[in-house]
Amino acid sequence: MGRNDVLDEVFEHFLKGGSLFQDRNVLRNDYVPDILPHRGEQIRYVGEIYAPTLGGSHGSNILVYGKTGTGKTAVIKYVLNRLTHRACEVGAPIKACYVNCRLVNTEYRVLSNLCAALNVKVPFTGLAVGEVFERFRSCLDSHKILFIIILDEIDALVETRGDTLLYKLTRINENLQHSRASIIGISNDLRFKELLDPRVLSSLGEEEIVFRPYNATELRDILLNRAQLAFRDGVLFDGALSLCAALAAAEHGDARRALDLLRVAGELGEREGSGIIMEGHIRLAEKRIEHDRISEALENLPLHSKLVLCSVYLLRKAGVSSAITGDVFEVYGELSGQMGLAPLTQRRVSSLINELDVIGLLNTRVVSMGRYGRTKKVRLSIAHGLIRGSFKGDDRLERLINYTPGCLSVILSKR
DNA sequence: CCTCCACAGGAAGCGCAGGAGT
DNA sequence: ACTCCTGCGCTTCCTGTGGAGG
Repeated sequence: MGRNDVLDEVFEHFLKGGSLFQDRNVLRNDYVPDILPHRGEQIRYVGEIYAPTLGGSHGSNILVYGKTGTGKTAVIKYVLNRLTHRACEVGAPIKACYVNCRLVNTEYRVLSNLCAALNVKVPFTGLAVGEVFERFRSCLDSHKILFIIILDEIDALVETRGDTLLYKLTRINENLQHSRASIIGISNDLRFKELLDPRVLSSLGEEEIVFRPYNATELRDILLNRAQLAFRDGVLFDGALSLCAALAAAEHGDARRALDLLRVAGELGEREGSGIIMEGHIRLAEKRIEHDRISEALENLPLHSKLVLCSVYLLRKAGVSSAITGDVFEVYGELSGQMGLAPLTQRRVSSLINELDVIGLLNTRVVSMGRYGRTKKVRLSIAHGLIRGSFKGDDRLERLINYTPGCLSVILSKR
C-alpha cells in the first residue's frame, strides 16, 4: 500500500459506490433494450412479416428507411433476436446475420462476413468475388435453413460499390435447393431507392418501413427507460432527461445522440465527484462530444489530408475567409515541398477536400463566379485551436502551421 | 445571346500489397 | 516461384457547367 495512492483512491472511490451508474452499458449505442418505446407499430409490422417463417415459409425482403438514431437497427435486431429465439424453441431452422455495410464496405468483405456466420472460413483477400459468392451459396444450401441477412447502412455500400451484390443476393434463391435467403436492408438515406436498379428494388422492397424521427417527448420516454437502468436512484436532476431530449430533438430526433449526452454527462458528473447530474454537466457533455468527435477525426487523418486542412487554415490566417480549390492547391503544393513530399494532383486534392467536407472539418460549396470560372469555396468549419492542438507532437506539422507560404502574397493580390 | 473561365466530378486504369491456387 | 485475384490510393484524361462580361 502507499505506492499507488492516487489510483487506489480512484479505485476505492469507484468501489465504494462513488459511481452514479448502475449499469453504463445500457447507454451504449449497441445495446438492444427490452422495451422500445414508440416503435410498437414497427415491431408489430416486422413481426408480422417474419412470423410465417416459424411455420416454414420464407420471409419477404424488407427495406427499412430512417435517419440515424430513429431505432431502425434496434427494432430489427430486437425482432430478429426474438424470432431466432422462438425458432430455436419450435425447431424452425432460422439463422440471422447482421452486417454493417459502413464498416464492412466492400462486396468481398460483406460476403466473407456472411460466410463467417455460416462457419465457413474465407481469406480476407485473394479470392475472386464470384468464387466467394459461390462458396457462400453452396454452404448456405447445405445448411438447409432460412438465412436472414441484415444489411445495415446499405446505402453506404451501394453508393460506393453499386448494387451488383444486392442483385446477386436477391436472386440467390433461384439457385438454392434446400435453403432460402431473405434480406433486410437498412438505409439512412431516404433517396437510396434512386440508386437501385429497378429489378433489385422490386425484389428488395417487397415490404418497406419508414422510421420517422422521434420528437422531444418520445425521446424523453426512451431516456427515461434507459436512465432507470443506467443510473442509481435520484442522481438525475429533474429536468435532465427533458434537456437531453430537447437537445437531441433539435438536431433531428436522434436517440443515439440523446443517449450519448446522458452517458457523457454521467461520466462528467462522476469524475467531478458530484453525486448528482446537473444541467451544467449536460451542457458540458454536448461540447465534449463535439470536441471529441473532431479531435478524433483530425488525429486519424492521412498526412496529405492534414496538409490540405493546414492550407485552408493558413489561407484563413492570411485573411482569405473562403478560399477556392485553386488557392488551396497552391498552398498545399508549397507545404508538400516543405515536407519533402511529392504533391498529389489537383484532382486528388479536390477529392480530399470533399472527404474533409463529409467528415465535417471543412465547409464547401460549389459556386460559379461567372467569367472567373466555376469552383468550390472552402472554409474551415472547426475552431482553429483544434487544428493547432491536433498537430502538436509532430514537429514537422507544428512548423508548417506557423509557416508563411510564398504564394500567399500572389493569392492575396488577386483579390 | 454567346463565350469562356476554372474548375467539378465521372471513367478508366495503374501499381502496389496481400493472398490463393498450382 | 509463378500467376491470378481483389481493394486501395492515386493519376490521367475527360466532359460538363453557372453565370459575368462582352
